[in-house]
Amino acid sequence: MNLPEKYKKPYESKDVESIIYEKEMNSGLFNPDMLVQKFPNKYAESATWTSITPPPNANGRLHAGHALDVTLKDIIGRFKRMQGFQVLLLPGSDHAGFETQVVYEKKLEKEGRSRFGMDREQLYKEIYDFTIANKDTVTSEIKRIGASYDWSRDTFTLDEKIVSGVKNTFIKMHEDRLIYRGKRDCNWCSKHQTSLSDVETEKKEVVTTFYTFKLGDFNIATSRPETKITDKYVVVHPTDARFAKYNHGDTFEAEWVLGISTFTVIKDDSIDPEFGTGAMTITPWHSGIDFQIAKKHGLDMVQLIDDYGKFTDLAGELKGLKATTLGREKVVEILTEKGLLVGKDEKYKTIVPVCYKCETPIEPQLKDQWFVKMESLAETALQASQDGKLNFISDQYRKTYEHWMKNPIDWNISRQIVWGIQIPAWFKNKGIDSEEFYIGNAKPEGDDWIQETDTFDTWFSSGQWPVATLGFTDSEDFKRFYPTQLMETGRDLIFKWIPRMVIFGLYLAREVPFKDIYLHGMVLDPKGQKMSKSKGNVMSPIDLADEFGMDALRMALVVGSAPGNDLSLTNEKVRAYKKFVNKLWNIARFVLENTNEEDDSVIDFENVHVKNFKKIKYEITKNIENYQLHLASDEMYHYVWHEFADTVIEEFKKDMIPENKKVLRYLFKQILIIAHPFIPFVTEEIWSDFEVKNLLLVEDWE
RNA sequence: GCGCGAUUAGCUCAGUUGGUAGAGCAACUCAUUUACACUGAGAAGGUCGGGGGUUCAAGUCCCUCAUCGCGCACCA
Repeated sequence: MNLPEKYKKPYESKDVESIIYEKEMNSGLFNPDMLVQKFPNKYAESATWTSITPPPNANGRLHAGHALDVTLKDIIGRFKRMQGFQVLLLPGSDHAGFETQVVYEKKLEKEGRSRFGMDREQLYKEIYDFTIANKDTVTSEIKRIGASYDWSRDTFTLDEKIVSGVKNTFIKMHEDRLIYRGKRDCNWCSKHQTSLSDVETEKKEVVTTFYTFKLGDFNIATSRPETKITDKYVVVHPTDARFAKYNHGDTFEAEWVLGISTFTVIKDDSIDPEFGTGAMTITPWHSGIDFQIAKKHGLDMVQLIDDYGKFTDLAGELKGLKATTLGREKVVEILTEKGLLVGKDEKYKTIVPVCYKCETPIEPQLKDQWFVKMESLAETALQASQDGKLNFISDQYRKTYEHWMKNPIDWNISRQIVWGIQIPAWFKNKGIDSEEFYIGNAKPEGDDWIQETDTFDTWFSSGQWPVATLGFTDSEDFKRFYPTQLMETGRDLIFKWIPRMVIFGLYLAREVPFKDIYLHGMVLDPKGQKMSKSKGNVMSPIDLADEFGMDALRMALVVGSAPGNDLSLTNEKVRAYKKFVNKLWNIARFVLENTNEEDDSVIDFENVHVKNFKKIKYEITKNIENYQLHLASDEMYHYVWHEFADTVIEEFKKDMIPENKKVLRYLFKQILIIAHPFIPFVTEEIWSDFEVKNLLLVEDWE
């Protein structure tokens, strides 16, 4: 028995992990082409099995959620590869437009600089260098988790071919009349100076004062007095008897913020007579619903609040005041002095949309922006779900998905930031406010065209990810790997990402981009709270792996966490699986000490322990195939520890006859196989002491 | 306001077509150098949030209530 020296002490993950990963990666077998080339018997005729990995933002370090994400995908990928599929786990990174720019702006702020006033090219270059540097960090951290990704196909959203493909999609959509440019209300963040899509805003409950002011014969209730300065329409419900003396279009004069103004009465059934006073004035430029009413009746719209949240010239002497703070106070003061304040409720609860990054309240603004018409696209995406083409691993998310598809809101895809893919549009003469534009990759003939400065919403490019990373619809990879099998990502992306990918997949390739959708929960801290830098409760997967080993962390993330449910991560849990990994190590020592290669011969498959194992293996196989990894990992754990170690070994120990040695060796090698997807490092390391021919990575999972 | 999820052992959570409750951690007793103390053996711990219903049988299906969490929603 030449027991290798390393087994004389407990398992040391840090001595092993990077070496094993290098060994596996350098084998080339993460690449499905190499699987076919090196093991034609096993792979040449087999089906492909593909999962596109979510592009982690190339703007920071990995967090525990990423570790879960990578672990789940890698477990299934390794399992499928062992089973004999041509597995492609396709990595990529996202430039994460707005996200990254926000991070970079914070960095600039710390350095006492600002993006505003910076040269466009200079800013872009700085963020580019910053992102590339971070991308390398992120990639190396993903590798530490053990991700068996095909790095030869690694893709970045700003790679030349992705950029041109994304632009072509936009051009094609424009030709198909799915793109329009228009002055429409949009979500404006006055801090970041850009518009945002609906999914980039969050709702926040605030307690504020709800004022009622007298306006002529009407009482007007509002929580935003500052927007009322330039209002000149009073809207009531057509059948509201209280206002019967006024007809639609009647005018009257009344004292208001800036003196006596003329008001017009508008009757519209979108008004709820029960709410407030049943009458309201509208501010079309700064409110979505008011905009709809104004548009419907062809009313005037004016900009009272500028892009920085301050009053424009229209506010007269109040010009330049911050609207939501000093401006509001001033307006209330003026109306109160005039005796027009008739009531106020200081405990009024309301929901305001805020920027999801900085929590600055969104100030709706009318802006010329690029929009995608969502109705027909959403309809096909809804149909796909209803036809059962999408398999949500936890079905609760199907409802959410379908709800979103049933209520599509046109998608604002233009961002006023430099970090991203510049929209391929050109304006004539007057600059970017020009009505006349051309869409195409090249500048049109003539000198007087200037290019649009806005960039695409980052989800416009990452939404095309399954198609784009495979090289778009004409490429060989696309034909070979599309549609993919599994989309596994965080449940928080059910709106931002999943629907876009389905829509683009159907639009560009006429087929859903993936069949199974596995949405994992969020990784929470030991108290069950969301991890965040500001709370200081972030648990780094790398730090945890340094302390307990990556195999232990992988187990801790998987065991007992059902698909779609959040899990809270504790050091104790990771430590428990470190013990498990070490247990396996000790079992290996025992097997190596008591058996040798000569025992690798035919065994009696009627042996009670072998039959029992078959049963367990069948269960584990079934559970992985159904994405029930939390069950499969638990079964594996219990088999190894409480069946194999506690029962089989204890029994054989008493009577180490040749037949038992054979069974022992056989079962242990089988254990390495079933454990490998979950704990690849330690199993691969032990495997090399049993079987030097091939990596465990491609061993048969029968 | 609408929707979704959760409520199971002290803590964190499993429990996939309904069939007499499971794991890890913690705590308790014993074993004292065993392949492994990063160990082994054993015991303890739950009226599965409350109430009602369907069923031979309910943690599991239905109704209802409560508490917590999350998402969606342009009520001025």
